[in-house]
Amino acid sequence: MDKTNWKLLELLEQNGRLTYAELGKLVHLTAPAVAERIRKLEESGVITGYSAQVNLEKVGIPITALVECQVYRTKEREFKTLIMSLGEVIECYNVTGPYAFVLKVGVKSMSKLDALLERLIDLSDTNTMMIMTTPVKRIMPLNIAQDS
Amino acid sequence: MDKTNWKLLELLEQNGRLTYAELGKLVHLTAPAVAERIRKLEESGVITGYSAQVNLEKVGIPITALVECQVYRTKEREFKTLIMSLGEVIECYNVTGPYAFVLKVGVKSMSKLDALLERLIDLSDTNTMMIMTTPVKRIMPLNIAQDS
DNA sequence: ATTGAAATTACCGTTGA
DNA sequence: TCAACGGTAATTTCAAT
Repeated sequence: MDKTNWKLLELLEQNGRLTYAELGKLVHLTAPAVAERIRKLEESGVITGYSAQVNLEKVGIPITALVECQVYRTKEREFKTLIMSLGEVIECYNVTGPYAFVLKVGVKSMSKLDALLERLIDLSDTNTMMIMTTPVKRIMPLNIAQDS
Repeated sequence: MDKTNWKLLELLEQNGRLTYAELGKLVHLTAPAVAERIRKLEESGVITGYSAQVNLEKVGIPITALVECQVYRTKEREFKTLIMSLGEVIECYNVTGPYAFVLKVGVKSMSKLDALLERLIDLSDTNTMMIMTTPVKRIMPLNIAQDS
């Protein structure tokens, strides 16, 4: 992980479809050299994939929320199975503290959110926070390289 | 947003570097036809960008946490400015409820997390949940198209 | 369909441990 | 000396018109 690789990661975070030639210009290498570095980053698991970023509002998902779930002791396995089967769940974090799980969900309407919470409430106590804005969204911290 | 566009979005969510030719085979269209559809999706703001996915552990960020911040009434603007300047903040959500902001942060060490919380505590009361696992991570809900 | 650009492969040279 | 890395060139595939 030299300075060039950090730069490549930053560039690919910002635009995952940059060509090797374009990346090469930005890091002062030729296209094959860049391709080889990226191949190694992928092979070693540093880069796990690439994905398009989608505006949820524009695909009919105007409502997103964070749902904290205090799962009943005996229902943990069942809960995990459930949330992995729910398409509305965009992200799920298993965390420390009384709320063992925090979900980020996306829905078409408040009634859909209600229906979703109804399904969760059999297995957990929930606390829902509606997301109003997302001032920051990155894929990794900034300034990792130089940060001691 | 016909069925083909949904399929394209799903495919690009899974692999944002698929070529138009490859996408074309998967949706039974020619490459130029796919290119035109994707150009429109980008132009209309449905697709907002592309990015690489990075394994944070492998780049020296073994610790991630969710931090709920109950920001002091008079410090909201200052708080927002601060979190947007902090590289450790990967995601920030402005939400309803007493905890006005929920952050996802990534750090190299517990002492770094401590230092980060020290900076936040001047402007807010915080509650920190360490992320242990991430059972689900997507960019949009599943089954949007057929979902009523 | 055609043209230019990009990806991919193979091969060679340089460097530094 | 040899292993790692980058450059060059040729071929194939892709993008764009």
